[in-house]
Amino acid sequence: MMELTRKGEYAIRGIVHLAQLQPGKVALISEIAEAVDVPQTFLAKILQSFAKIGIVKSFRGAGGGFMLGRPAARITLREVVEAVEGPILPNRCLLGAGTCERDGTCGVHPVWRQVQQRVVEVLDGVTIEDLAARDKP
Amino acid sequence: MMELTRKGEYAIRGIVHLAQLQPGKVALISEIAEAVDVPQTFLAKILQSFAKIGIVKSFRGAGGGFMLGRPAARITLREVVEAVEGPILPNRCLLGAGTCERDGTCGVHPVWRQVQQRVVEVLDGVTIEDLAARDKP
DNA sequence: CACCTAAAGGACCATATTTGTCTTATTTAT
DNA sequence: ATAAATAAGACAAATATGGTCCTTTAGGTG
Repeated sequence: MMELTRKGEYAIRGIVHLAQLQPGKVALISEIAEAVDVPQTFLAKILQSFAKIGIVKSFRGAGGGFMLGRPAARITLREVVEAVEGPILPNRCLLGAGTCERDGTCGVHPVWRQVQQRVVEVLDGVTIEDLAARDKP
Repeated sequence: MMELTRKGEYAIRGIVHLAQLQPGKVALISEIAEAVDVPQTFLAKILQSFAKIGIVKSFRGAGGGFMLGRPAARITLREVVEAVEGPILPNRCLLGAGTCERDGTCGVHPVWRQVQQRVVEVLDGVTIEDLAARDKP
């Protein structure tokens, strides 16, 4: 239960790799994909979605590629995970009221809310810089 | 991310319903399914899997049905969830060493381990009795 | 301008998982 | 015996996952 998908794994590998490059360096998707061992076109989609929310910057054309959108210390693991896997919601019921017909009477809701909080706490507490540092040789 | 499946939802609804019956009462799958609004054959599978691990007891033949396998206060939400959704493992890497080729060097592992611990803590702290009580009118 | 490079976007597809159903045993009470 | 139930297993539709491939757009360079 609660497994990260490949997409999530790939996303983390990719952005951590970016964080390990010299600051300001622009990396080709082909280089990144090879370095972190992820199918290139798939990783491209992931990084494109990162670009949309600003955690990476992308440059088209000759000399283009990807780099971090802000310092690795200010990108949390939570942002990365939620960007590709969607918000952390252990149960559909946590969505806006009314989604769950059994709302109000359902005693399980507070439990999922607590689970959500704990997970978010952990993931908010870890930055890509942390991970990049730990992963270094 | 980390959503419970229908199966998980159904499982909780079903066992909480059992916990709300008078102790010792044997309920038909048809009754339970209607009461908790779950497809009967699907719920049957779920309760059968519960019977295998002992958290419910089943009786075949005339006068048969289902009841809790032990007091609701001694069945945790974690047991129920893990029974249907599998163990709580946010990342495949938490499986036995060697599953992840990047083992040892991967700095993300400790994070997932922490997430796992937090979630398990919460789910271990809630019993079916708690839920049954909260759900009562 | 022409051309090359590289990301962006969209359509598509194979596989796996989820969410069931249906049929055929087995078991048990009467 | 027979009827009442669960158990077990095969099957199927719908959805999600994990990609591929092709075309478009943007940016450098001679």
